[in-house]
Amino acid sequence: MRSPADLTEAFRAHGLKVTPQRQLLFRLMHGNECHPTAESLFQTASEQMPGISLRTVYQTLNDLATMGELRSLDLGTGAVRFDPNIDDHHHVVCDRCSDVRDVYVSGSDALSIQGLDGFAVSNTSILFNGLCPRCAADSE
Amino acid sequence: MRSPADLTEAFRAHGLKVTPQRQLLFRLMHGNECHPTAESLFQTASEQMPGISLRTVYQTLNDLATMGELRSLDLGTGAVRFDPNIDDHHHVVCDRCSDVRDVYVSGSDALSIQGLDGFAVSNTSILFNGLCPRCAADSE
DNA sequence: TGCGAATCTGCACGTCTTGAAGATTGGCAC
DNA sequence: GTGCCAATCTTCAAGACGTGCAGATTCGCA
Repeated sequence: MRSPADLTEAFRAHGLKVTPQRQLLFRLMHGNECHPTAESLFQTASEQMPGISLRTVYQTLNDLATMGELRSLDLGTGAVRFDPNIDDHHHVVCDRCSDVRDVYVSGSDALSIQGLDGFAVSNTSILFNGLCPRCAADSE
Repeated sequence: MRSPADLTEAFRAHGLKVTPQRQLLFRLMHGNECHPTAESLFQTASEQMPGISLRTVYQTLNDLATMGELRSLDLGTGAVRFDPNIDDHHHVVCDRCSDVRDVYVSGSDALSIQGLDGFAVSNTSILFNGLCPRCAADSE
């Protein structure tokens, strides 16, 4: 996802308005590696801007996702998560605390795949599930 | 997933009761390659057993999943899907009609993976998204 | 055949997300 | 700087999916 300044320009260029709510969310998401949910982002945003509505958070995140500035992820943790990292990457999720981290996978061209007959595949996502270091240690 | 007859024995062996509702669901899921949701299975079951409740369908499918007789899949299509195929395999989903098919992937040992630092990975799932042959043809 | 525990049904609730309507405001024209 | 209009924000309600609960029913064993 681009910088808040770049997004401000991009929004105006598209005829979209730049509101304080949007700017705040630009800042909160830029470089964010926590893969937050709309709800958790709403919590954080509320601290800096009491009165901001959850609906606006959903709306803005979905707009950014539509514009390709961030990816929305359904990792099976109940709520959709948002990732400003739009590089080609994948994710690992802790089954206990739902912590999410980015994972980079290479060599997937060498995979041998059966069953895609006729499907026009546009996206491939690899999801790793398990326990994060902290939770793995706790469960010993 | 094992045959209805085998499941009947297995349930009794575990002290679980074998009801007509469960037996119907055993039959409907055995060899089922449609990856149905609880709701769609409920529709089918209702035809053969009017009055069966959606709650029972959820309950039974979850029990079977817990017993390892089938897998529950969150493929991002809104509702969880159930798959009696418990082989090591993956899935491709049509983004338009939500059709799901099994995909077999081999050679994943050769993948080079960065970012799993410390995670104890217990499961890896690969999800392909795109258009099924029918939808791809329709959109030309 | 009868009993007790497991199961089924029906309903309500919880979570996540979106739709709709009215109030507010950004951004351009003047 | 001022005013206008469309875009946006907030609030509320509803939709989709899944589960908890309570009472009625039924399986499976003695």
